[in-house]
Amino acid sequence: MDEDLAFDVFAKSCPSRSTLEHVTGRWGGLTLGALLDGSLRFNELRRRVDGVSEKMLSQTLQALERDGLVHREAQPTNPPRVDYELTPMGREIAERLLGLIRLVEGRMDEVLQARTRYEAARGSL
Amino acid sequence: MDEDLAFDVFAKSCPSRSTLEHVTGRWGGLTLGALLDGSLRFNELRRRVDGVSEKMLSQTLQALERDGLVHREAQPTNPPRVDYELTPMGREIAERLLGLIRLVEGRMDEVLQARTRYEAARGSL
DNA sequence: CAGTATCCATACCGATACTG
DNA sequence: CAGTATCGGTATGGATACTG
Repeated sequence: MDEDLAFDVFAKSCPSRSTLEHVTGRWGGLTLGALLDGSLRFNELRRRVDGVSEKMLSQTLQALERDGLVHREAQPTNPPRVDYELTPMGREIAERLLGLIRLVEGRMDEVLQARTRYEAARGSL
Repeated sequence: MDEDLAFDVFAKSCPSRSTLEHVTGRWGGLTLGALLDGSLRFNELRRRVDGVSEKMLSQTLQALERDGLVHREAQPTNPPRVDYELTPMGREIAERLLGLIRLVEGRMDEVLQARTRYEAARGSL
């Protein structure tokens, strides 16, 4: 589509594909969204993003940090304290993503109705 | 955030989370994007969304149809002809998603720089 | 607290073959 | 053409235990 718009996400080898996957992946979007309110510590984030495991949160944060969307601030105290916050670029992207999330949330009634209709039509087969 | 919202995607059990996953999933986004130009038949879509298998396209379309984002128009002819097109809600969401994709692509230089910096810092460990 | 390491179930997904 | 059914490798990701 739109060959004139440099729409290369459709290309498998494009590096933007992986970043987009980090952003829109199962935990990436929720993590970015959670950080929009301000910086959070590891376990605060874990409680906020309901259902994420330590492993997945750790992996997600590393990917986002690597892509320059999240900044990791570690203090060499004991016990350790690490704060995560969005970079300016991360904030921009998170806000865009949150817009999408809000849009989906705002239309959930409609989605739920569509599902009911779909089940009704399929259920009679 | 925004506890007054009826659907909170951050909650594990919220149905909006599954819809968001259909939209942002590996093939969901590309499928919605491909349909932004207008309705397409199954095999047209398959060629357009490069790399998708019949099975995945079928599953993706069913999920999107079930959520009311895509409309399936089947004609009982022989050979069969089925057209897929975005619903108004699907179009709204697809456009929002496209905005996100473009934003990420526009920032890829910055992302690539961040990755280089990250590798440099980690590589010395 | 903030992670890492390991094990292992299962969900995902591509290939193939088949149906209407 | 427009799918469905099945198989099997692979990646994902949860649970648990452990380290600094």
